[in-house]
Parts: sequence; structure tokens; C-alpha cells
Amino acid sequence: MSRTAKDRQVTDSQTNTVLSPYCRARDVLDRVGDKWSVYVITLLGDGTKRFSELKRDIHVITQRMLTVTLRGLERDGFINRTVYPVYPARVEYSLTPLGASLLDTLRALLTWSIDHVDRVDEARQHYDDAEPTDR
Amino acid sequence: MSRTAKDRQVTDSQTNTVLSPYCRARDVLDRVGDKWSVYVITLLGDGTKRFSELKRDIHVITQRMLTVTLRGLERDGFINRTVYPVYPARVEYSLTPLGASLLDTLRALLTWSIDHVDRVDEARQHYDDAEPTDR
DNA sequence: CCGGATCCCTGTAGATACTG
DNA sequence: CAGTATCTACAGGGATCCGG
Repeated sequence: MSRTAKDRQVTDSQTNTVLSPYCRARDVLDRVGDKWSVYVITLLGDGTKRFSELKRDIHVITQRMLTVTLRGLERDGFINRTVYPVYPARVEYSLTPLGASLLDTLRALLTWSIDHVDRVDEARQHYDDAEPTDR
Repeated sequence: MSRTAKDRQVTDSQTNTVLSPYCRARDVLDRVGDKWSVYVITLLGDGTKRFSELKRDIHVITQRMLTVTLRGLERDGFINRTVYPVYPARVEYSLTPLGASLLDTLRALLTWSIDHVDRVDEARQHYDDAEPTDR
């Protein structure tokens, strides 16, 4: 469940055959969970982009958070980072095959989310409006 | 981008037609991102389960975290909570149609994750082992 | 005993701002 | 374009207490 390599190889003493692979899958799910990664991957699905282009496309993201996000995605092997030694500096990002593969899977979840967010919102309001004594 | 209803209806002043729906989709993606929700949904995919059954199946989860997770999923309309006024207390959880629908989409991502975690781990080690001077 | 609530503590994601 | 420092909010966890 943890992020460290050491904890990840925990032997599942309870002979739970499902939990263990799930724990490892969390490494990927955590990427999906963080605020900007999915969106950056989606944008790079349209092709190679510069740092400044991404910054402009998202526009509400902090410069710092874009850097952090890109570093993480590069580390996980989802994107390539190419630096052109020119002035002013030019850095381009693009999806790796692994990243493109993830994007394919992600699109399904993304469209599901967009299609059902309204229903989730309804459920939340219904839940929040209910008498606390009901529970 | 935020969790509050107020912030969610931010008017996209930059005429960015993609970012806005993505922000709303985050409400769903955040569920995927949190540590136990996906696993609980998966377990409930096999059918109705009691609190104690879920606790036993996951076994490394805290009683508190299971409660918190179930509350969140119930609030979002993904699961049903049924209390039987008996002794000892009996509470059963099951997927709603919405939850079952999400699970279908989730399975694809889950299998992708499990299939590619090794490649991600490789990428990470390669990245971490590289000379910091390379960047 | 079961299911949960409540208090408290910690790590860390994310933001702001400043630097080169 | 990026690195660094600092701050805050909150997710996650431990322990303990509570009502049926």
C-alpha cells in the first residue's frame, strides 16, 4: 500500500490473492488520482507540446505544479522530455508508447466520468440534504 | 478544480472547452485516486457484503478507513447501505447500478495497471539511477 | 461482539512567491 | 523554464470510546 519499493513486496501472509496485485496497481491509480496528470496526458495525446503550450492550455495550473507533474510522468515512463539547447530554452514533451497505451484506457474512464458526474452530484446533494438522524 | 460546489461552476474565461468538463470529471477521478475506494468497489462487484466481511477481505485496512471509504462511496451514490436492527448489529453494502457501471469501466484500468506496473517500475528505477547531471 | 464515532497525530499534495 | 523555500489543507492512520 505504500510507495516505497520495500513495502511493495510485502508477502501477503493472509493468503489474500487479490489484495497484493491491487496494492501494486495503486502505483498507476495514484497517477490517475493526482490533480493534473490525467489532463496533461490527454493534452499530449494530440501530439508533442512545449512546456509553455501546456501551461497556456491548462492556464489555471501553477508553473511549479506543471513541472512537478511532468517530472512524475517522465519518471514513470509515460512521457518523453526533449531539451533543445537553444535560446530561449525549448523543452518539448510527448507521450511514450506506454503513455499512449495508458491514454487509451484512460479515455474510457474519462468519458464515463463526464457522462455521470451529474448523477454523482445529485447523489451527493440528496445525501447531504437528508436528515442526519436517518443514519 | 476544487471540491466545493461553488468552485466547480467556474466560468472558463479562457474559452477552453476541454478543461471545464475535465474539472468536473475530477470528482470521479478523485474517488479512483483514493486508497481504498476502488478495491471496495471491486469486492462489492462479487455481491452484497457485510462490514466485517469487507474488513476481513482487505485485512490491512483500518476499521476507521473502511467506514470513511464506505461513507464516501454511499454519498456519491455508488453503494447502498442497509442496516438490520438486530443483535449483534448487521450492516450490508452493495453496489448501486451507478456503482456497477463504474466498476465495468474501472476493470479495464485495473487490468491495464496490473499488466503494466512492472514497466512503470522499470522506468522509475531507470530514472532514479540516471545521473542527475543528465538533467 | 458489531459497526461506528471521535480525538489526535503525521505525511504529503498542492499552492504562493521568489530566485536564477 | 525550472529550482527552492515555506505554508496550509487534508488524506490516512492509531487508539479509544460508544450504542445496540
